[in-house]
Amino acid sequence: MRDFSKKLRVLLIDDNANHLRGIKELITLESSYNVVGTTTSANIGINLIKRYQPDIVVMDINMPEKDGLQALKAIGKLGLETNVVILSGYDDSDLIYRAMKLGAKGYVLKTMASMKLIDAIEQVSEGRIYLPAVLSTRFFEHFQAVAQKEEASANEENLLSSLTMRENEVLDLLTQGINYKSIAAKLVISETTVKTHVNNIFQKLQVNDRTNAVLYALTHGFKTSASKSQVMTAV
Amino acid sequence: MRDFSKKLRVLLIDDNANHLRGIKELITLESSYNVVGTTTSANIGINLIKRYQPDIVVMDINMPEKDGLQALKAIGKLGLETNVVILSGYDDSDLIYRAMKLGAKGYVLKTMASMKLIDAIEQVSEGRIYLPAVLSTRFFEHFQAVAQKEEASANEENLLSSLTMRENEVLDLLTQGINYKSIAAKLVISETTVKTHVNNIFQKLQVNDRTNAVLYALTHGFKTSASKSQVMTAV
DNA sequence: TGTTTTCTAAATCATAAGGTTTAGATAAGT
DNA sequence: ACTTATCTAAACCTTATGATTTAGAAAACA
Repeated sequence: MRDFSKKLRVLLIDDNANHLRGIKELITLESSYNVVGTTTSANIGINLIKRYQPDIVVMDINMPEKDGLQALKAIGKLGLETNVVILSGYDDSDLIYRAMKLGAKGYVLKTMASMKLIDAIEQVSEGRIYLPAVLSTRFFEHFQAVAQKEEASANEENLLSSLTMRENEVLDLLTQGINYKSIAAKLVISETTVKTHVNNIFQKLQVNDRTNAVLYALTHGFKTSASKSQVMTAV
Repeated sequence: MRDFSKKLRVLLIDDNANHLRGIKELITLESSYNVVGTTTSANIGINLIKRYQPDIVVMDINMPEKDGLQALKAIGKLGLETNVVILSGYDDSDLIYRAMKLGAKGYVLKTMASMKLIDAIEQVSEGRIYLPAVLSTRFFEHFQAVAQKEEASANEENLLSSLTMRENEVLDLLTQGINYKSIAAKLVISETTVKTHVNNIFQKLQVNDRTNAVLYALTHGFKTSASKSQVMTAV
């Protein structure tokens, strides 16, 4: 939670020096904020973040030198508690999705009223997420589109369904990179039996070596015993 | 977009018959909705959806027979334009995340004012997403937590960084399940050279067969040439 | 009862894959 | 000039893997 007794330390990164000045003035008007630094360079910005460890970073996502997504990634790697509010001229759903995925806590369009930026900073500093309604709709559409693709490839008429229980167990072990001898030991059956199962698996999956069997399994939503039990406990 | 000249066809699924009656009355009060069916069984519900193809399904996510997530999945597989509004007593972030991932368009807590349900149906039927502010915050937290885990495992100090350019190319082909002979052909080098590279890869990745090399690559964020070019064009 | 499926297992064979060493040619860096 | 890294390649050997056939036992099914 935010400590209201202290001023929030804010760092600004925008390659456009004019915008930078404008934003700084806007934020400085609010007595509860303290702009600890401004820079037009993403790389310098990252160093400033390391040095000053601000509470909030307001950053343009569209910069030439290092794009905002890369900068976000770099900031994430610092492992600080700094929250980032993205400032952007774009409203592309993929960009929003990727920014949120990389840990951005707020997203403000440059076309929006400037007071909205203060709103966003306020929200984000209190640990909440700030996304204008338009953008959150876009975000969800994109999120669901991505999820749908994953589902589709997992549900695709797949050869995996033709495997027997035992073959599933064997394939599971194959996807862990285990060899015949160890599989036999784990399942307490002979090595030749394992070979028989594996060959049957190959035929059913229409491949002719382990690597391709494993690749098929992984790209067609094969549920390993580990992930199965995970689902069981989660539900 | 919604056609205002027609009544919206709504189907209700809730294992609690009392809730079901309550919701039906609430919705029927609105003259623009037409409740085409109600059922306490998820399985029957799915059949009703197939038969009546409603515009909106309002479904409880917490049902004994078939849980709401499974039902959502089944509805998704029907490939209809039906939009689902989830009704729930829970506010668990993982549940919201998974429901949204499976294509739910709205999420209403049972504790919320009943008029909110009408709001949600209205929003969703117009193609938007409905998530109360509390839940969208939870959703984003969960979303970012999941994304962070992915990032973490991809950024983990990994052995992949020690590979040379050529070794990367070879590993890329290995992850496509290609054998020595074909790799040699693709790279226009001899098979023995490929073997040399592969052996060097094994040592660097600390594995001793292709399957484990491929598994290591896939689970440690190895970028294939395909995904690399994708990133290039996307940025 | 007869049929099919699944799991088990062995035998045999061919070859792909893995391990190790040695070495020449370049290119890059000190 | 010297060293190091990288890419290339061959020879040699061992073993793991894959392909195919045959077959017994148990369970499921018609």
